[in-house]
Amino acid sequence: MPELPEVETITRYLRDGNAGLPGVLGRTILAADVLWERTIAEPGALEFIRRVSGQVVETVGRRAKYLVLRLTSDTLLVHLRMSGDLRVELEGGEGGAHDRVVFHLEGRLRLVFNDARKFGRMWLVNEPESVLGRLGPEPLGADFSAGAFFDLLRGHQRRLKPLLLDQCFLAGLGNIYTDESLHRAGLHPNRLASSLSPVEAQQLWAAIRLVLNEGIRNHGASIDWVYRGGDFQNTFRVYQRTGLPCPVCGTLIERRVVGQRGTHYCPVCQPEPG
DNA sequence: CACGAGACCTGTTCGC
DNA sequence: TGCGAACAGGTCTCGT
Repeated sequence: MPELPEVETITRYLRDGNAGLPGVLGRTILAADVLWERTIAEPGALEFIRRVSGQVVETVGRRAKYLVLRLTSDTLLVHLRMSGDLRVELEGGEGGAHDRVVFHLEGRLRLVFNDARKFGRMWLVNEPESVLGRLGPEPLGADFSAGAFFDLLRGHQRRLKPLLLDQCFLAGLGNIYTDESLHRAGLHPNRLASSLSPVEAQQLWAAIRLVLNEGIRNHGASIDWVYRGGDFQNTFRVYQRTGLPCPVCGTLIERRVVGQRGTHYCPVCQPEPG
């Protein structure tokens, strides 16, 4: 479930608490279990466990799709990839089927990383920029202006869909929010970035920010069996709506593969480039 | 530089 | 009913 709004939702849950359970801010990590070694990208699993134990969670934040937990002397970065989830549980209960890493916290709590597909990764590093350094701008950042976005787009001879998914270009969009943003902006996924007019770039900029903010307001999207309680899926206009009417013009939504990703669009609201 | 294929993984759903 | 194919919210590496 993890694009920017879902990661932001989890960040807030971990920071402020959720569903009657407290957050992890200020808590000491007593110990950690690594149940799937490859989840730990850096350092090795043994050193990860040794080093993380005893550190206190000083801040909980987000950069793009990464959770950023500043600890006493290191930073813990978590990327949920396709199916990862992080939640606080009471110590003592049954473990989940796909728990990969468990942090035991003071106060009889644990922070559990659950990830059915095992794509998720975490890093324990001194210098977070070594992992986050190549990311593009935050789409909801105060310094991300429509004008700056137009300038970025102008420099790329790439189709919009794969470009918006490229985290070096813009950090945080995934398949859902890209499709929804392009529909809101009335732009075909195959449009060349450099072909956008300043007005079209401004419309895409506004659509991206609107859709992401809607997603956050709805606590993210919950689809399929990877459920986390968000509601944004109920407001999808094109994503996973193949064959259903476009809510704007009534034309049936189409699906095709663009840049190896399933892509949903309205053939009338989003005219294909010639 | 831009793009496609393949890899990493497990679980669900679809079509025959 | 059963079984394989297709598909899934992500990203990396490789070859053209």
